[in-house]
Amino acid sequence: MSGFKQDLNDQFARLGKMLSNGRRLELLEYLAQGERSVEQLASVSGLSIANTSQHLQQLRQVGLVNARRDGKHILYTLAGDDVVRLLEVLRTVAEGHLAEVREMVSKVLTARDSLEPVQADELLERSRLGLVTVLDVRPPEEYAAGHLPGAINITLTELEQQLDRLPVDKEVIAYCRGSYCVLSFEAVARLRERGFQARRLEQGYPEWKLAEKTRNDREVTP
Amino acid sequence: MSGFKQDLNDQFARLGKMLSNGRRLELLEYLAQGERSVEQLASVSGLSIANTSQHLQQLRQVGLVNARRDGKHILYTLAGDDVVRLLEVLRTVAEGHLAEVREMVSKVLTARDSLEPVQADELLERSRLGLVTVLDVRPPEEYAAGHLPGAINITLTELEQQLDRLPVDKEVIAYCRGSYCVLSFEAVARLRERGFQARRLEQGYPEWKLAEKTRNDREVTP
DNA sequence: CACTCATTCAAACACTACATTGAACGAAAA
DNA sequence: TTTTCGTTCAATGTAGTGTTTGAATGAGTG
Repeated sequence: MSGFKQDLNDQFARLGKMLSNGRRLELLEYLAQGERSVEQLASVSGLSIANTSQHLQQLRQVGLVNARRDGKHILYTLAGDDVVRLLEVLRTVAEGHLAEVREMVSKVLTARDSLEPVQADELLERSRLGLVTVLDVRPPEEYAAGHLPGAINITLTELEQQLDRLPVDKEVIAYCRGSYCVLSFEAVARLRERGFQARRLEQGYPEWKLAEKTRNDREVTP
Repeated sequence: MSGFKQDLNDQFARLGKMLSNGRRLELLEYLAQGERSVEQLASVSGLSIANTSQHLQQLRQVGLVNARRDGKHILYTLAGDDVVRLLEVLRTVAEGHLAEVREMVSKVLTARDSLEPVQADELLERSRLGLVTVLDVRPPEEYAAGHLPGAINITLTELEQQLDRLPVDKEVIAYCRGSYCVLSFEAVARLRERGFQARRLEQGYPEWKLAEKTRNDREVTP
């Protein structure tokens, strides 16, 4: 009878175990962008192929990811939106309770107050009015797999050469993979150095995509 | 630069690690009820005192719980509501993706459809109208530390002897520690055998307490 | 049908986590 | 001060985890 409670908690712990390794969290973060092959995941995370594969299989065993074959590649995806939500809550709690995280984040935001983030609502509003240019700093593949409406895709390395694609009179809102993705911080910092008005979107693409669904739900069933 | 992302994920993983052990999750579950001493937690979880203490210290290191002294006891509490939320999401995801969990749960709900749970909203409504009796089946200490308004406290072992405290004409709504706490299932099953109208509350006390706050927020800032 | 190559498996290693034991601490009580 | 007793610390054995290596699989491709 009380064995039931223990067994149940052990099952929950199986899931928790998946969140207990930084590399695995990184893989989940990349998977939150969309479907990816083992090879892609390995190269972007810097892990060996075999190692990546094993992590992915563990994730699949607890049902956090699904796999399907496409040609000679096996493509993995997150098993559902709730997984993104789980990661989000995990990060939120970490930010709220782990002093180390707060320090790390605030250190990266060198001029933290000057990089005030933009909320999704505000972005939608101003984007509709044509007041802002949305900048996606992720790699082209990820951009191709999905991006914010009207977003321009320029990676950090290309940024300097392609500044002419960005308007000087409008504000630039940069985003990347997630709330903690450094790329957008970097981009905003560099753009400001060049005299642009730039801010970063609070969320990354996965969070935005998730929020979009609930926005649509609101409209359909008000 | 990419070291930052790894370090950050390692920090998140520290938190995930806390969710990777069934006993620790059990401790967190008890702590979600309210403040508890090491001794209490050890006895209710069946762990040794030393072992309990060590788990608690790990939890404290990552800021998930706080400790304060009261007399000769040291009392632990969850560090915030977001921790409850994290556990909630973890369980939800597990229920949604781990086949094992679904099986276990459905096995316990022997007559699953006949034990249809009541939602918090419905309970509030009917409780206000005096249509239901609320039954708290947790141990008296937990009841004393906080319970639903108007709830009667009878544990499972006492239930048979104290049936006269329950009205036969009104419906009885039983609840206990959490959504997966078996006590309330047991209580409902036994009450029905005795001819009572009985159902169980979907949530447990921690979830109810959490939801209460947002209910209050709604009223204050509508 | 044989070949290719992305992915998985299997074995081995160092490393970390969990539970138990008994001793040590230290605040409250006597 | 001395005693008491919740709690914590330290040390140990056992089991599990993460990574690397090289071999094996097996679905596409020529």
